[in-house]
Amino acid sequence: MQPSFEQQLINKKVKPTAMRLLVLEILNKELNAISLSDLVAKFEYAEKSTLFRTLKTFEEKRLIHRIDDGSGIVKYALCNNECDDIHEDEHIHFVCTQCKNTICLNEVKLPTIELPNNFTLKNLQITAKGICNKCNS
Amino acid sequence: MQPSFEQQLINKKVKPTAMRLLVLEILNKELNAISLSDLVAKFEYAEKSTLFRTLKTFEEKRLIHRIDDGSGIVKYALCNNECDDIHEDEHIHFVCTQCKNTICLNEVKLPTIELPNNFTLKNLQITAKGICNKCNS
DNA sequence: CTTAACTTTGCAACTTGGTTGCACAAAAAA
DNA sequence: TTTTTTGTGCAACCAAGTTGCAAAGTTAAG
Ligand SMILES: [Mn+2]
Ligand SMILES: [Mn+2]
Ligand SMILES: [Zn+2]
Ligand SMILES: [Zn+2]
Repeated sequence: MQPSFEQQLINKKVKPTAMRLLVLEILNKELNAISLSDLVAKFEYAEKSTLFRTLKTFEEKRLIHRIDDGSGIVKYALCNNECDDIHEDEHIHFVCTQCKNTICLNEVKLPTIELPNNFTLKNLQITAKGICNKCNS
Repeated sequence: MQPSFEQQLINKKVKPTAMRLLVLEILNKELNAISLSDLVAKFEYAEKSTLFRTLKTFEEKRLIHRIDDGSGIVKYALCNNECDDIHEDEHIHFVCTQCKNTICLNEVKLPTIELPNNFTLKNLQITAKGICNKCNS
């Protein structure tokens, strides 16, 4: 059984305010990665800056991770639970060119890349573009 | 022997104006990918919008390719010549976390990625972060 | 050569995403 | 309760990217 939203926040040492609970609820419902503006749009009346800071806090406290899918707009998605220690977000993101959704592909293994001499790799950021499973069916 | 800048433009069906020649010259000198603001900074007195449109034209006419290296700022680099037909920019980009340069790694092979069922891949965008050869030596 | 048509440039203005300062409200600590 | 810390609302700001429009420059037609 899933911990309550409140418990999720407390676990990550984030004070569970009303605002934060609402945002966490949205992020839990959401299948795809969402941007700040996406988030703002989900409220009838919302303060962009408050939501911005909420996302920032969530990221710092490792509830969510930040995704740059090449669209120029940063998106966020819930971390999978293993994220506690590493918080590396070592997985591929898929951008559907049709429905425009950005999806975390947690299952797909990251490839190994051979860099030229004297280049040291810290991390890989991979975005796959194409048609998603929903649009394909 | 390299074709002149003027010839490079004519080959790609771009009218060789003074402005465009200057920009192409800069891009040819430049080893790393540069942003619009980088480009603006290379002129003592320059119109952002003109340079913007120059880059746009160059991209459309396939003299340069656009790079999203995850910094949130789009950068541009000369296409290698094979680009004529495909213009896919199928290579990895490397971002040095120290000198902040973005480098096209034309040599490195793109890996093959296995996507989940019903996902169709159109293209992969890979950014490797770490320390570049210069900073490492 | 002269005029008309089209292209490029300069300049100002605007949009959007992201970010900050500040004052007030709310909560926690003393 | 008073003090201190934390969160929120609001306005303002910044940078990147983009556009409308008119002037300047080029090319094509008469
Ligand atoms: Mn992800
Ligand atoms: Mn490149
Ligand atoms: Zn889709
Ligand atoms: Zn470097």
